[in-house]
Amino acid sequence: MLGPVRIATWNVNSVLAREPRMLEWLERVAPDVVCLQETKCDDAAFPRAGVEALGYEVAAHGEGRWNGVALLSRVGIDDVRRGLPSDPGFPTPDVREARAVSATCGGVRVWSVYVPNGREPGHEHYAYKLAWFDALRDAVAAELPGPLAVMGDFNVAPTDADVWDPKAFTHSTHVTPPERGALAALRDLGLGDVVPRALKYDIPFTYWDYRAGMFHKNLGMRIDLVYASEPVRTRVTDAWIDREARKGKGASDHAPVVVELSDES
DNA sequence: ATGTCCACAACATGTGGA
Repeated sequence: MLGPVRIATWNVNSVLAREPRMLEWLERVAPDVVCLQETKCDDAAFPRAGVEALGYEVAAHGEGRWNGVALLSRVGIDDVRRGLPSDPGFPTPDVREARAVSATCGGVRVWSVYVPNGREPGHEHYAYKLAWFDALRDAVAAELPGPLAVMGDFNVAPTDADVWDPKAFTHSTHVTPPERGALAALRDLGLGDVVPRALKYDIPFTYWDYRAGMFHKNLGMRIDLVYASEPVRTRVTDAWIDREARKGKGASDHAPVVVELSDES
């Protein structure tokens, strides 16, 4: 089977609310593999028919009201795994949220992840966020080396340049040294940040709050990331943010990140 | 002046999360 040449990640903020926009987007962009986050529906409710009609196979891992991740692939979807083996759980270890699903798609191990938000530094949700990152690192490490990409809403801005104003984040999550350290720990495994082009403005933001005209003013954050292993990175020919998908009525508050890959061999 | 959007419980509008 041929490998994927266009892979994408998109926090859709409810796959049911987003289905019309998502189907339009799949037709327009025609990605081979898509990682979805915040699907907000259980697996039985996932709107499979529309995406299957476009030629995609679906691996969903959802739970109902919150969270939820999924993979769409038209280059095969094998060895699907849901969750993380050492998931810390929240609020107690027995409660495991639907935040990770992985599969092998056309020879590439693809992860769709929705990292916990953390609420605020010092909150128990913040400790959960860091523990969840540790569990992700351990699960990914077990699958390396090899072509692999961890894609999704990491809820961390890698650098101060990845938020609209660092001063607005002085007592906030998403920018703290421990959170950025969790990204560094993934890079220490051999993964690298595939930084997309912004298409408009200089900074490749992927998320803009719905409130206060943040998108219009381009006050955003780059928190949707693609962390790829070396065999994938060497194939990257382009990466870009589809801000068109963030415009207008019925948009998610996140824009998709699209990565173009050269053909294998 | 916490601005919007989403799901849920419940059937009006409040709540929690982002």
